[in-house]
Amino acid sequence: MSKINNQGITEEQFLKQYNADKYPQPSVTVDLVIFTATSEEKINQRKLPSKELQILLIERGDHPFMGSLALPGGFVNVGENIEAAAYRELKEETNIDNIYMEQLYTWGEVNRDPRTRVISVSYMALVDSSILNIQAGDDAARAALFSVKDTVIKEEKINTEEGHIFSSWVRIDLSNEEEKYSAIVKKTKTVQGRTTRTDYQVEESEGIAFDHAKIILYSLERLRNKAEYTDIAFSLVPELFTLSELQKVYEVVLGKELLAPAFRKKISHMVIETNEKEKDVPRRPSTLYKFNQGWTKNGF
Amino acid sequence: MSKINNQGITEEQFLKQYNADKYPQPSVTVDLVIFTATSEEKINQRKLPSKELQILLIERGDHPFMGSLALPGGFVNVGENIEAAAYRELKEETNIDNIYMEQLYTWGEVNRDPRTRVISVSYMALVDSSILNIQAGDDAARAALFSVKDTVIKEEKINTEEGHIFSSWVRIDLSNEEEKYSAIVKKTKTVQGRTTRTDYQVEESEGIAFDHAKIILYSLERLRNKAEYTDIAFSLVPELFTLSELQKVYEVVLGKELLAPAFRKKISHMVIETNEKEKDVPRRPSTLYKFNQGWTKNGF
DNA sequence: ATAATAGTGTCTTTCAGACAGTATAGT
DNA sequence: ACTATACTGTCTGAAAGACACTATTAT
Repeated sequence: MSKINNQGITEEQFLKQYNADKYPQPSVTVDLVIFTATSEEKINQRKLPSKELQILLIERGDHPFMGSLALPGGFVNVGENIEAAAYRELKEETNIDNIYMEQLYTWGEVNRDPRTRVISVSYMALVDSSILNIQAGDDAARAALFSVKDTVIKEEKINTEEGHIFSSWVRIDLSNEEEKYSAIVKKTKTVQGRTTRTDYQVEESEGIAFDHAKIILYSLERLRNKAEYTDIAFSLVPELFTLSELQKVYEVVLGKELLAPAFRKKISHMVIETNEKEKDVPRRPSTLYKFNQGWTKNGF
Repeated sequence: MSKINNQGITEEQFLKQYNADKYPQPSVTVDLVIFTATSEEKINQRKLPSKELQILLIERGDHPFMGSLALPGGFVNVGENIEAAAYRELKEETNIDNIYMEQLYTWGEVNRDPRTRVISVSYMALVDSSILNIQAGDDAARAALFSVKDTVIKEEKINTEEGHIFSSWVRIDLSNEEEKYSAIVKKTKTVQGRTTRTDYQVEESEGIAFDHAKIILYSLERLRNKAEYTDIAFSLVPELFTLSELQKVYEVVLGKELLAPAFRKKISHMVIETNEKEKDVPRRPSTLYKFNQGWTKNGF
């Protein structure tokens, strides 16, 4: 290409004289929401343990938000692909490589970080609890799993001339054997004509750093949504699993109870029966299944 | 907060001494995929015109990719929210404020821009063609609508030990009365165990700048997907519309023909009949409908 | 009358939801 | 035998797809 622009400069010359530092640039980070589903303690030997949804959080050892919980993450290097940065952080925190991860959303409000202008690209990762092995972080940070729960505590609808504004306040609870934190996120859905806009705002936060409470809420919604129409929930279960176990995972993700026959019919295309069975259980042992990679209709 | 970190510094002191310029930072841009559905020329007076899906593109007036087509967009200022930057660009290009827009994906490969490290946050906007009014850009850029078509030209499946790799090559065609451009994007879906990863790669590009061909493909897939289970397609139609018109929009978005009775049943909850009818048409005039804002089940 | 689309009624098939009932392990 | 879960069969009702049929306008 030897085209010349209206200043009489060729492409090579243009690129040579280009100066990226003309303007100040925002910093870019990745933040990871790493989900697992673990079994609760068996209270009754006979009863099947139910599942809990948990996420990996880090107790911050430095300013800002020192002592608060934050999502694992860090700055993206100038010479590093964003996705590579996300995988790097995942590896650092959990020592896992090859798990389900998807980009969620990019948070770009000007004042989300008190240090400087920081844009955060968030990712959601799903790990089966048998693999998860939290790394002992450096002394500045302690990582731990926390159970997540989201509860709608208030809803409000205001009718406007051309539509309405629907607000709901969601409390995010993060708890451990030792600790308990929570935040309230206001979610506003503005319908005006045919346009809908959704906005998340952290209203109160006890011990949850930055705007991470809203990132957690967003990821919960995405996980729930995708669990309805994709095979995403299989990533939360070990390689061999029973259908009851899978059902319990679906129940905790979707936040509702399911009927076994309907559930079995629905997922029957996505699983393959193995010859193995559960062992040493005080009841009829259930068959172990594995994921059927080829279940999808598209892709011959 | 008067906590002191392990260097004996309080939060105020920490923030005061924080230097964001320690490391070089990437530049951040927003790129917009602005869709419209327009009627094709009426060849036959009697026949109903079919719809075409179009996107707004800019012919670049400067290096790099001078003369190529690019998505409208620009750099995000350090003091500007990302979303605000997207709305600003939309306004500059189309003079429209209040339309449907959603964040799509953030593209973070290191070498996507020859100038410097540029991370692009892409947005999808939907405009009804009766409103769209392209602004005369500055002399460095010409904006115009181009019809989009995506065609799968080749598919391939390779079985691996723990799964398979499914690749498809998609040709993106952008055309106008005057011009015609195209690119080939390779889409790779890697299934390994329970993990699926999808990757997009521009293989050939005739006159489409940067990696914008893959952003366009990604947005087409998202639009199609969302049209199936949301009311997103209503944004491509004027405030008052006939059901046939709406159906034609769905057909062009989904890329397949629909049966009228099934279609009417499906969208009946989302529309409200008005008293008005089409005028001056050489056939039975159809009733005009408007969008029913309150159709959604959630939100009381 | 004719061309062309607007719009309705109804049949079939598919699938989710509900529930009753049978099977099988350990204790 | 009993308990708790594993697993299956079948009914019902809602929704999607297919098709035939009627309605209404300008020319």
